[in-house]
Amino acid sequence: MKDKSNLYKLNRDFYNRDTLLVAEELIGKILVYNNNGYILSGRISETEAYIGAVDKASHCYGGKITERNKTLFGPPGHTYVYMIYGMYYCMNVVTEQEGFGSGVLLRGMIPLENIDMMCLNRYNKHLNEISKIQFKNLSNGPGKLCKALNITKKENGLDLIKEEIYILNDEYKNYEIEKTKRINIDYAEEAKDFMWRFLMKKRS
DNA sequence: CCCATGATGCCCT
DNA sequence: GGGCATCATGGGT
Repeated sequence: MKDKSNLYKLNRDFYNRDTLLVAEELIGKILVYNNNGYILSGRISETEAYIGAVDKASHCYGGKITERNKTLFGPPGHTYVYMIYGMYYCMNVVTEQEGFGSGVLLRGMIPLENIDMMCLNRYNKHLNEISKIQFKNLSNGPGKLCKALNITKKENGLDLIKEEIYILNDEYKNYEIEKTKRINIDYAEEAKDFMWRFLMKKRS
């Protein structure tokens, strides 16, 4: 099966690059959350890029640093977690050089390790107690992904080069990438048409 | 499959 | 005070 030598953590240089490139290349990588020794992980299947300088949908648009968005303006390779609609959390990875104000929203992952704990986080039920639909919906959305991993605002600003949360490249390549417009940003005028959403399509 | 709706609290894009 | 980088549910097609 898999050769462990082809498994390595993404480093700071990976994140310190063009946000669109990072968003595209995060597809197929493995997001790992080390929850007090319990490793929860999944393969990233959907991302969106947000670039404050040119993007009316970005929390950094306009360049003003606030209490909420300050980690997006910080150094690359950190998490940016925020609350949305009063009840869900979304997680980004911070990209490009410090002060730039950009990131990649993690919009979905395919569960890999410790799926039972993800089910408990999401539904308060074990894997063998949930329906097929619940299994399909375990982590296929930005809010669902955070709920499955139990990621909340306490995980905002964590360094992805450390051990609590990080992203692995296992050189998985059995997919193609689809690019589309981003969703649920109708207010963002011309930016709503940017093709900044990336989806993993499994190869047949 | 699609669409509409209510939930719910924080931030000011 | 307006609006939001969402989700679950329930209806119709």
